Amino acid sequence: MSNEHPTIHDVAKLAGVSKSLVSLVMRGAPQVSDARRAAVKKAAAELGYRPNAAAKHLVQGRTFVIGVVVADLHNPFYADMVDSIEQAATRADYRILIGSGFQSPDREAVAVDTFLQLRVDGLILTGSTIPASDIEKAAETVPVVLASRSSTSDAIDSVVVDDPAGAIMAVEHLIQLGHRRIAHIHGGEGSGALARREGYERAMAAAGLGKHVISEPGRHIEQGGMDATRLLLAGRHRPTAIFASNDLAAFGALSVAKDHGLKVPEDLSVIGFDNTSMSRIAAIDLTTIDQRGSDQAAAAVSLLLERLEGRTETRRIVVEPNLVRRSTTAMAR
Amino acid sequence: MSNEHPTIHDVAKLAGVSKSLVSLVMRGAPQVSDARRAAVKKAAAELGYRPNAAAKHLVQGRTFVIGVVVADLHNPFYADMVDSIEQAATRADYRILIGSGFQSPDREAVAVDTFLQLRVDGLILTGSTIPASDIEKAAETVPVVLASRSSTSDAIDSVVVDDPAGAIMAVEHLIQLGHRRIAHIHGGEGSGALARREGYERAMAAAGLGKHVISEPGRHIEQGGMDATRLLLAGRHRPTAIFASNDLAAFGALSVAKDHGLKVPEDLSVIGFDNTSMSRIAAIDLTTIDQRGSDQAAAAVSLLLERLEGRTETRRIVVEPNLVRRSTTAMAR
DNA sequence: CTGAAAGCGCTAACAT
DNA sequence: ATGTTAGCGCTTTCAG
Repeated sequence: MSNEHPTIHDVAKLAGVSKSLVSLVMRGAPQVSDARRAAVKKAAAELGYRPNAAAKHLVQGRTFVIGVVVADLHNPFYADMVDSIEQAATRADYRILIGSGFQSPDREAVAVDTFLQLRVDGLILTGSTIPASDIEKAAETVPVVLASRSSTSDAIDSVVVDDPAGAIMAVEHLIQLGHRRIAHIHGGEGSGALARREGYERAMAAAGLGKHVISEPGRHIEQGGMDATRLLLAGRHRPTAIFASNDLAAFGALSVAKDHGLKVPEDLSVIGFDNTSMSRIAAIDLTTIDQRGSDQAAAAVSLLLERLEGRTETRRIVVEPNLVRRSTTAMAR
Repeated sequence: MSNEHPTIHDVAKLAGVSKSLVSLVMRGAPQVSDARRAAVKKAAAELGYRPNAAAKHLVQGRTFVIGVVVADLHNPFYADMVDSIEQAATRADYRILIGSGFQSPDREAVAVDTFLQLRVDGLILTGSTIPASDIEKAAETVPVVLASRSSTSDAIDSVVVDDPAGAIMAVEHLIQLGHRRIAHIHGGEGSGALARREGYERAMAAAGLGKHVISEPGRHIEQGGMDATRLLLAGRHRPTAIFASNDLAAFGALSVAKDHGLKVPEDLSVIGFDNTSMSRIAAIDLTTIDQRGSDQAAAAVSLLLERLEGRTETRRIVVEPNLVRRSTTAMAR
């Protein structure tokens, strides 16, 4: 336990060679004699030497790390995304570092700033909630890809699900099951929330159900879903179905329905949005819109790598959502 | 969108001052005339200048960042911990960076290595699964605190819940409810898993229930909990209660119980371990052992800060668990 | 194959 | 109050 990091110089001294030779060995250069190579490796291991990434970066101008910022660590959807991002990045010999927005734009901005100061080679923002202007500023100095959030600037790459289509899909599913009083729990400023809400309203209007449109804010978190559901169930025209803007809010809705003695799906249908791994399992088994997080993640990494290789035109990828029927939706009665 | 990061030199030139004056201003030194300060700030903003953390680190020998490695991003327990860690670290003017083990010791080792190369000022490992020797090696170069994993080396600080006590608490709760065929879903190599399993066996033996001891592996993930539960329910002596080594595995158990048409808690009681935020809500409402993750997190940061201030003796903190009764356990019948 | 030297962006004495 | 300089740990020419 100490704080003295061995340097390349220490290794050189112990191995009885020059600094540059150590550098050569560490980077796996071929033109080094086996004897020397072994001596250097041994000395390095003995000292617990690890190259200082900062010094290396300073001279190379690259870090080989990609910063991944997630809006909210508690949302399993982002955990799914990060998993896929890590796999794709590793394949391309990049390492990833994770920053969290902790459900707060301010704290997310701190995470972005930290990465910028570290001079990561690229940034992937998943479900970002910070202002577009901040993102554009960041993008002036490093390639930025938005995942699961559409880009407002035409200089920034993005990959998103078709949010309106997903929302319409959800509402039409409910309508087909005979529901008419379909309420929405919206995600406020959350990623994709506005587009989903508009999709909901559009689908309702198209089915002549405009007068049943009602939304409560769920903030894309469980607690928000609970609060919204309480309000909706207390209203005069209790809905028979709820479309939540994301799975987390849908989990909250399920929870409150249970507290109220309502059975799902018999008394109340609930559909979410995300298809988090969590929705499939546990006692939940939530019907939801799959926004194909891992496809989005892989695409985001590809976009970033292309930028790193020199692409200059902006690319946007839109992924088609899928309805995943599970056991929280059923015929209205 | 480019890759040219402005340097302190660029700012100095634009503002018409020297490099050091810019440095002074960036660090908020007081003895700078207002006019120059304003000129520098303006130039910096114009260029979108951000100090290069690597260069700063190189000369200061510190990074003011704490690396936080979590065993598994999907486990909401770790999300809870990271939240608390971030708050405590921010109060002390440290930033945190997050690395994930992605449920794999090898990938966790990569995360640790990345942080070591970055020369983070300290490392907090939550629920770590890498070999103790790797941790000890890391601890030779940087202060390391283990959270939610007990330290095997007496040079490394740690904070853990009293796992055996928690397990005994869980089993005794079930016994008091009249259960006798109490099965366990163990966590294998997972953090705390061994101690919890031993606690289970000890409590069973103490109650004269040694012959009913049976465990299946759940790997501390939902899928594992599902697999284990299927095996347990298929056995000749179907248990009336299950004690899972963590909440995630318990969620899996709940899910399978439902698939089998068993009602919880009427037909089967389930108790978890962690008290993740997830367990409280959703349609789950899991009875569980609270291992007070946020207390552990705050303590871990304190331990780290103390090390950073120079403490040399090792400290271990053990947190007492609490039983949280919710609706997945009931009288045996 | 090996070593010396320059320089990446910054801070921290030290001058002025 | 402001400018100059050395040097953090590393890679990368360039000479031996």
